[in-house]
Amino acid sequence: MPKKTFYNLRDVKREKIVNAAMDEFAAYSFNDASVNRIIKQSGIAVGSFYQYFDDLKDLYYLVLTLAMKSKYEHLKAEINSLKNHDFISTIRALYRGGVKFAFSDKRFFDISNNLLKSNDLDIIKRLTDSAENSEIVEFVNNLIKDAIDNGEIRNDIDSRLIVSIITSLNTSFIEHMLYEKPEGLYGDDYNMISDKVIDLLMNGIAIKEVTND
Amino acid sequence: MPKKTFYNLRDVKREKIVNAAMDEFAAYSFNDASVNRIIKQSGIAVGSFYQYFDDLKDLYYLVLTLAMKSKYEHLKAEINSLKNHDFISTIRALYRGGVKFAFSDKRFFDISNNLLKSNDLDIIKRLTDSAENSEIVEFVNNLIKDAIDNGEIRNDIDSRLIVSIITSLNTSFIEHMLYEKPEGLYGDDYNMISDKVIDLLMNGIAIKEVTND
Amino acid sequence: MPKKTFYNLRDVKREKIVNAAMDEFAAYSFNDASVNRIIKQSGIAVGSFYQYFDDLKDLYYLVLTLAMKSKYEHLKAEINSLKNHDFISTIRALYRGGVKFAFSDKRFFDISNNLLKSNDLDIIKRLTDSAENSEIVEFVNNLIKDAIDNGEIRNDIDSRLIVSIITSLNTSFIEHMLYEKPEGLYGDDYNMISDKVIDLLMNGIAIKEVTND
Amino acid sequence: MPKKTFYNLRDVKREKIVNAAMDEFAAYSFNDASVNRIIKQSGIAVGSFYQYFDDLKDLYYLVLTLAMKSKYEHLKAEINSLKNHDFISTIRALYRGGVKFAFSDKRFFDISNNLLKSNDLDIIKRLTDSAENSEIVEFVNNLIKDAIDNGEIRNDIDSRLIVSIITSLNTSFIEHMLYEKPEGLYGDDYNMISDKVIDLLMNGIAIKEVTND
DNA sequence: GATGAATGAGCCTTCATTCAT
DNA sequence: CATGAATGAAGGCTCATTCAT
Repeated sequence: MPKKTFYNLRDVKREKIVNAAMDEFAAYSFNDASVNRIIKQSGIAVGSFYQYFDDLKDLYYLVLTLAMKSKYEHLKAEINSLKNHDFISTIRALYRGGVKFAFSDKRFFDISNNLLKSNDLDIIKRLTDSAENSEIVEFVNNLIKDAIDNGEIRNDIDSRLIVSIITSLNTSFIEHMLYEKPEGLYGDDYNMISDKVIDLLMNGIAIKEVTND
Repeated sequence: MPKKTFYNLRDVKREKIVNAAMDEFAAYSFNDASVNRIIKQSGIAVGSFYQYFDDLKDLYYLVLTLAMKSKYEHLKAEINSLKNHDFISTIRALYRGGVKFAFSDKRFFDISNNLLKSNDLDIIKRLTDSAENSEIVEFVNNLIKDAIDNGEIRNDIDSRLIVSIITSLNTSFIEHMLYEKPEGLYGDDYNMISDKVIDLLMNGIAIKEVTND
Repeated sequence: MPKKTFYNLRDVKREKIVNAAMDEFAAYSFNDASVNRIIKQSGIAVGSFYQYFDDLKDLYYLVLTLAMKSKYEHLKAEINSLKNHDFISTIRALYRGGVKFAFSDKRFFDISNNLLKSNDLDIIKRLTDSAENSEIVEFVNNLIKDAIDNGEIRNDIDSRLIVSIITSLNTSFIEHMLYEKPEGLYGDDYNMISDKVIDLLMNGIAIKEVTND
Repeated sequence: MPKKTFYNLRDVKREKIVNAAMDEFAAYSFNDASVNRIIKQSGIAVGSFYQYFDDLKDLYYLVLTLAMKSKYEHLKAEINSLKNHDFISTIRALYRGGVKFAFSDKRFFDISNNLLKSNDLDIIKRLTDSAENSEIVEFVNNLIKDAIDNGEIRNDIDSRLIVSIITSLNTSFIEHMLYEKPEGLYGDDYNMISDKVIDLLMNGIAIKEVTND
């Protein structure tokens, strides 16, 4: 947790530091990130850094928390705008939220990916235990459980595996989109994309024999 | 490329070094890996290390090559045992090979994952250009292309995205299995698992309404 | 070029470092000089060294520059105090300046000698290109050219060889004097010495038969 | 002193080692010379090296001794061929011998120069004390002493300084010649050169006013 | 006498972190 | 709250030398 000196700083300065940290953690894993580069980019003195933070992990945790909060808000916003709360609509909203989050600041996407690589269980545990994350996890778990109960999705697959598949499918898609549309997405793109992912998730890649529907 | 001196070593010693290196590269990305830890674990002197290898990358490349060769052989074995070479059978064989590879030595799985994170283009290029890898990549690309042409799988999805989905689905699954069955898999487990993944990949997670087939 | 941090240091400390470096480069060629010895002698931490300098060459260049500036000033002072600018007077002034320079700090003499041995073309080029050096070189070249044109010195010897002879004669003399008078020279010694060298240079070691002049 | 194992070797091998060592010590000062390069170039094993020599200095000393012996023989040959033993003739013979020595194998020249740079007093003392060197030194000292006594050369200069000047003049000249005639010298060149150096040494670079001789 | 694997002191350099001002 | 000099553990790597075969 950043020290109170950090929160006493002028907004501009605080943001400059966070900004430099985001650049750093998007470009480097935690282990490879460098205090020096961060202070250089944010124009503060080494000593100041340690007056704001206990150490680099302190700042790292802050950035991850920001990322998580942003993601949480994107997801929340999509869920809240839903009329139907059936499985498909909800999961589509989650996807849409995820894509919007990634495109809101591509560094967030890289930071998350770098986190997954890091094996820092300490950090991961702290994030996992956070209120926002717990809420989302519980929400998704319930969503899947209900969908299974309601016969909307298959019950022959471990629900943890389903979560994992949903997540990695999402990641593959976002990576693909960031590569295809580096300049950013517009309005309906988000719906189109989430529709496609849902389609794949639900129906797979096989062509179904045309039945008399 | 390790130096001649490395191949002159007694098998036991050589294996001890490779073993230590696999532990290291499974636990740390290339950038975070440490020559010191490796020599300590394998009980050799610093000087010896540099008499065997040009530098750490030299050893890293060796380990990656071993991993790749092992994977290649697992995949090849499965493909060769196939009777039908239709898309589903083939991709199932690939999945089965992948799972067997990961369970043959879990460190291989971690090493591969760490490689993907590292952005060492030099190493990635060398591996990408290797004969084995090129063969697999071409094989999979042709497989998908043919499947699309034959109407076996959807043509509304970029084929690069399909490869990415197939891969990440595989990774999710293996991670899941390593977590569920840390003690290892047995005989039919492999078939069961690959059947399930294929099913998911092809048909998705939705329950299909029963049609009058 | 030393970093800003080096120039921020207290004079005492800065001088202590330069002093240690001069001892080192007087005793060892650049290739054999050791960062460790220098920091030990100047009582700073390893880390500090690299906060002051990019590397050892950085400090080496500083020391050489100091030596060269000192030499330049000694030569300049002698030249400026000249009334007659004929060849003999001028070259005598140069000799005198050179001897004064060597006796101002004997380490300078060793440092220069060590430089000549080193084949570090990078450093040599940087020094050669410096304003002070270029000025001296051009000055001496013109001096010799004019002396040849004016019939003051022989024209049957390559002028590059003359420069080389003048230089090595000077070096021999200084070495001899440093050996003979390690405690240092006084006032008129400098004139006496330079007169002798000039005499030797101009007239050689033979005794001339007395002619009826 | 090389061990007797070294002298037990076949001539070809022994010469190959000496040859590699000469290359090395011509290219690098003793401190920068590398056992590794020498064994690589001479195609022997590391272990063998230490079976022939105590250490690198041992080999270095051997090479220097060879160089000195060669120089001694060149000088001796010239002296022996003299008819007149007056100062000028003798010193000219010495110069001629020195030039012939340098051109007999340019590496000898480089090796000598590298030695001067090295501050290894141990080695220098051993060489200085050697029979050959003592003989030459004594010979030259007597030569000068006699010349002074006979009124052939000036008595107002320390005789050690004269030796030093003779030597450095010789070095300058040889360097100049190696630069001007890298392809080697022929027959009369040696006489012409030594005449010029003698002229310079005896009469200096000044043009003498024409007297009525 | 030949071989080359083994060794470890020692070199240069980086970096997070501390601390006095 | 700001500053940046000071620190030293740790990392990668080289090299002469030893020693078992």
